[in-house]
Amino acid sequence: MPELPDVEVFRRYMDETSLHQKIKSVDVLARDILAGVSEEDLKKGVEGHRLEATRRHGKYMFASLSDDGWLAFHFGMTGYFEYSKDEEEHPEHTRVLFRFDNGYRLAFVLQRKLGKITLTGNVENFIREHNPGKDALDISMDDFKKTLEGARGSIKSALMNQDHIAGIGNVYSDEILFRARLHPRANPGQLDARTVERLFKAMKEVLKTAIGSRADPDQMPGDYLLPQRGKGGECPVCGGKIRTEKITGRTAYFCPGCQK
DNA sequence: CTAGATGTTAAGGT
DNA sequence: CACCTTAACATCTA
Repeated sequence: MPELPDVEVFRRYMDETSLHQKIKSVDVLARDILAGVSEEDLKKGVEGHRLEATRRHGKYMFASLSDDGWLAFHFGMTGYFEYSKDEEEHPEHTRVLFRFDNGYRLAFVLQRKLGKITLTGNVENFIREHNPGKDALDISMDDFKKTLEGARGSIKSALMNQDHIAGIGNVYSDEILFRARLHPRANPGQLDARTVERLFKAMKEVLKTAIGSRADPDQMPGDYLLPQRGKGGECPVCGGKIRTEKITGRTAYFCPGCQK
């Protein structure tokens, strides 16, 4: 479920497994997930090089290549990495394989092909072009307040708008609003200062806690909403029934008793 | 068989 | 123009 916490976990996973080894070869199993780079240019830029360092901005992650350039990854709705011995069967829906010369390889897996791999020379430019909103873990209280003042739809859509705040998707917007005890349809422009502050703190706390739980719902605190998704679940705070509603085309989960 | 699912984006409305 | 919402994308599961 790649939102900011998931992507941060993937970034750390790459750090722990795949850095500083020579890339023997790249296998492109689905050419259509390459964005703005041909298979030939990807191979040319990557083969014989090493992954040196990683960065993340919102739901994008980047890996620098020895000598020059960066790989940019977007995980879509279903993406993840798997690192394992090269002779093992790679996961179903593997789209690109990076084979290292230590006998291991990193698989970039997407069930639905909504993710992307790109090559870019400059991460700052890439972010400016693709996702200029401030990362949700970096945004200041001032910028957060300004963003909400300028938004017109629901607070849930405002949190999910990647042009303003990068990294929050459907699942974590619900969790943030639950912890802030705010209704997903609340008007972002009409929140009083104290509510904006509560929401800001909930955003930072939820994202950090989720990363600490390795983005695994089973490891999250017992009073989190996320593990109750899709089970006809109950509110972990008041015991009421969790309601779902369509908000701007996405299913919002919330507790009508706790969130006003 | 149909609807819906964690995401982005182009196109269509205000 | 700035902003918002919808449909479409690809693939699998309930």
